[in-house]
Amino acid sequence: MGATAGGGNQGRTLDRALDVLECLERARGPLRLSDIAREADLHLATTQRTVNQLVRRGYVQQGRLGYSLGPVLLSLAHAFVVHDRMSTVAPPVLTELSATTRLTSSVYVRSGDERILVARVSGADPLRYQFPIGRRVPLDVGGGKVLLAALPDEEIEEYHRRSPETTLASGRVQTLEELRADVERVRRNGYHLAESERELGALSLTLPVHDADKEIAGAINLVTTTDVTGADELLAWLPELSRGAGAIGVRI
Amino acid sequence: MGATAGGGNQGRTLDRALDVLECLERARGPLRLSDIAREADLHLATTQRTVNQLVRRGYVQQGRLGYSLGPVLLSLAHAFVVHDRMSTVAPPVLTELSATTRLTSSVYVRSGDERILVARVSGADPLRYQFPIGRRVPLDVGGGKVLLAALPDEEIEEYHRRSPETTLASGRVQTLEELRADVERVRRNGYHLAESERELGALSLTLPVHDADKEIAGAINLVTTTDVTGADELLAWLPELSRGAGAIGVRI
DNA sequence: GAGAAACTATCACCCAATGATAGATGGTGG
DNA sequence: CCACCATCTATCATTGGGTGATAGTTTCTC
Repeated sequence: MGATAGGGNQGRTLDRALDVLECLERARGPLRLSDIAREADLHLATTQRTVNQLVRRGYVQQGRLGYSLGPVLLSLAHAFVVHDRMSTVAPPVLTELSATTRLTSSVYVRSGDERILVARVSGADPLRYQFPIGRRVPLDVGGGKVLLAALPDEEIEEYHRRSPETTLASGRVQTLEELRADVERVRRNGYHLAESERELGALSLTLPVHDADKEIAGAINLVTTTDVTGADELLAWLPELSRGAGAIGVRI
Repeated sequence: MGATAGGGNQGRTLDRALDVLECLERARGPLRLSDIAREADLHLATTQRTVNQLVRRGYVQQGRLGYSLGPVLLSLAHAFVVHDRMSTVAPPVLTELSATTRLTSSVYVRSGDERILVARVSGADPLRYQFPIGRRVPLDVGGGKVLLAALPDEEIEEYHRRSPETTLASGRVQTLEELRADVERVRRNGYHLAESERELGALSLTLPVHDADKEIAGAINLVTTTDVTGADELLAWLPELSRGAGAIGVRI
């Protein structure tokens, strides 16, 4: 399902290898060679060569029940976290933000048709067992709309054409009209207030983060639940959140 | 590489792409296209195609000053951490271990000629600013010798031939004889006590972690400093550490 | 111990990766 | 303001390596 689908096939080998990796990323557990071949739509022999090579390099590991991602990916992520501007700048800002608001604060960056959580500080309980950093989330639900709004209209339409069936937490499918309306609202107001979009009962306030050249670099948000905080109450934190976005922006 | 003799170069494309990634991993900052080409010993055109493809996929990102690793690697690492047995099993054990000993405890796994830190809980201050998970460390200094000791002698010699000039924290170069002696001691005692090997003034006690099939799966250790704890005092924690290794082993 | 599934190995074909070269872009300093 | 250098992009003929069909070997399952 990766980029290998189109007609202009260029860079097939690498694309296929990355498809294999991302297929293992999506998998809920270890995958057999044939599973990978089917899932990534590759010939078994090709899959074998690719997977073995990834195993040799530590990007994939082989266990009793099949193949899964390998520890080298931890090393690469470590290098990313240590050097990336956003990953180093955001945490202290979020720490302060969560201290004053007592809410969970996060920073996302866009990556293709998704956004990735690069920093988070939780409000109430300071430690979270399973750390969520690195999680992929859709662009067109919740705070992702802030990142979408920065794109030209035609790209948004293309995006919607690629994944038209995004269902909100309520179970309803979001129409293109609704998405367009939300995007317009974001562009007008400069923020997005989402209620039960990605998760039922979740309430989030999201702002874009702009770098020194006014280019969008990510999105920062506060999350809470409807039963604890009201929408107006969350909106009251808008100045604080805006200061946080600015603080990150200038340091990038 | 020794799989089929005579063929020599197999799977060139993917290997080169991974070389590019790991060259960016080692880099201290963003790299220019020509830097990558030189560093990875590739033709500029090849580098360009590869890097652009990695950028398209989010594995590499392009900034003002050059190329660096991309946020997709965070996602892959996230999937690894969530699913990998060692990564999920070790943390609670280390938490308990660090609570009773008041020392920093860690778990490493071998990956090629290095070991990778997959879990750590610090003793004194509960939160560490820059998280070290994913860090690559040599196999032949400190606790790495426990992982080396599990390899057949000939592989250890091969390893030493590949990287013969490992300098300890003291500044001295470790000879093959010293390494062999340490490995023998590990095999006899079942643990390794390292003083100022990787870092000056550091004192560490490391044990192997075996899975249900008695195969080595990693290494667990306690770290402290010579000015706070004596060697005998650290060795007193051997039973506790051994229980931790066992607890992890059975759950893998 | 029979059967199936998972993985490995082999090989001829031919397409896609390769690398030399030329062109576009942009930033810097005189 | 222009000349210069560096970075990145684009093009294209060549050929080497990736591809996929098939057969072989190992490992698990019943």
